[in-house]
Amino acid sequence: MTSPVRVRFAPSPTGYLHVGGARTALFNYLVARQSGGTYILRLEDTDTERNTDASVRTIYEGLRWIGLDPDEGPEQGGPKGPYRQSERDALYRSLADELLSRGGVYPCFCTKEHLSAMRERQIAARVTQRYDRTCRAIPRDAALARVKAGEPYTLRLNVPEGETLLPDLIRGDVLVKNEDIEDIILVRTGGAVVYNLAVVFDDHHMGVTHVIRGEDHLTNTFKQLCIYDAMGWERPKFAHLPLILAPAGEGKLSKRKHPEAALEWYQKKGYPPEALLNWICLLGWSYDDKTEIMTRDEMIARFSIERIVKSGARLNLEKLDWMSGDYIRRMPLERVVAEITPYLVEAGLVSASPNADEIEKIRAVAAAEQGRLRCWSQIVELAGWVFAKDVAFEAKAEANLTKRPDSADILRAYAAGLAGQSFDDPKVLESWARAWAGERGLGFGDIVHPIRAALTGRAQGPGLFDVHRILGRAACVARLEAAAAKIGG
RNA sequence: GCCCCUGUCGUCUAGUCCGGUCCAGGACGCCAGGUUCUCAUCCUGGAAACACGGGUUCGAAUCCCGUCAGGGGUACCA
Repeated sequence: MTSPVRVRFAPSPTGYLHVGGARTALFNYLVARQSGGTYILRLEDTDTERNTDASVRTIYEGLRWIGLDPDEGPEQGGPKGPYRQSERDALYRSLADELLSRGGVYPCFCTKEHLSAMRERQIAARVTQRYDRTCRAIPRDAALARVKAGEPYTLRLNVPEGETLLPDLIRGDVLVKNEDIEDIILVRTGGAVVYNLAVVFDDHHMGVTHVIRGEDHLTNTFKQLCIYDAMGWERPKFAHLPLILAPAGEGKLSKRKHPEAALEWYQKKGYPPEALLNWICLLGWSYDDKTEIMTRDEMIARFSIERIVKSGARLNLEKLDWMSGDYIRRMPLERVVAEITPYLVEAGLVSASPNADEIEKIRAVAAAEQGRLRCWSQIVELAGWVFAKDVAFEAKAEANLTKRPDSADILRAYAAGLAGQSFDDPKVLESWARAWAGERGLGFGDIVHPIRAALTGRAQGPGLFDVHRILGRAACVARLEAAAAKIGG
């Protein structure tokens, strides 16, 4: 309330954009929007070994897809840039010098070999694994002299005595004894800074007021707090989000085992981004005991960090399907048409630039299947029968076809009867069909099932007379006769 | 091992701060019934939870302690 809110989403570009990352971005965005603040994207790419450009692109594209483009970031720039840590090294180095002169860090001359040997000894002795602070004991002047002499060194956090309190917006007060905070390396041999130092420098220099990130950073926070204190900087507020767990079984959501961990997976399946966002929003947060469906503006108006849940959330894909289906059902037909077309094209069911005839058919299919779709890609399996040259029969449909011994005769007679009928209005067609069945002493159900099977190869689908209209007279007659021939007689 | 976080129906959650109105509410999923030419939708009903053990109290899902379980961290990764 005092200073304008500035929040940031700070992923490291080492893989795909994780759903959990998307949620973190959303929560940050929501906090910014509801207070007229600024939402920043910063790429945490200080680990040059693991970063890839492809990953940077998936982050941009993923955020764009769900409508969470940042106000300031690598692509859009801003007053506090650059927004990639790899481009901020000069700042880091001068700040690291200052940290050293303030005594916030001390030079360490231990070699990697020495360190890993120490670690192994600690593991063997079943004792806490932590740097033993050997170099902390070196007198400051002596250490500085060795640095000046060119001896390789790293800079380690000089953790003070006492304890550190983190007033977390979600978790409440978390208190840690400083002896449990390790003197971690903040500056590598050669002068490159490490994540824990870069975040603090950046968050401070970018004017970040609220650090909202995953709980996996909770322990890091104590080290970062020490740095804020050593620099004499005001600390931002922290909120650590619960983690997202795998949908079934144990463990967290890992990209290797769970494809649904990647945001891209949802995009490929064709979930509407607004539905996905609504679902993600409810992962670890709720407005009250009833609200489920929310527009983006409602989320902005209602969101509050205080109502974020503390415990980890498991992914519930069935709920996403339900929610997505609900969104799709309420969409205007034109949107459905536009969304399903690329999937039909990709499946080779319609041509890349559909002709008038195909467009007409796509519209009819969209209208007929809208109520059944949970994501756009489902259109292919749901409506494949419309575009297929030959009808492929499901087992159940085949059974419906041959339930009566005189099925073939019925289908042929029905096909013949169709000749004089108008296909424009399904209702008119239906009343004709009912009468037609009645005249032959057949129940409506006796003809509906075999006809559906003959026309679509399926046992379920849109209303039978919508099916008629979608297919058109010629295709209906052809399919009825083909089915009759297939079952013989 | 050590440090930290968490623990309400299968899942997401409301309720927990300010003990009684909670023999615990909603949603998804599931089961049954209804509507319908099938499926989907829609409507009605149902099964389903306060991790466990001790306290405190007239009274605890709510407060305290312990146990157990799950998760995170423990790198010259982020």
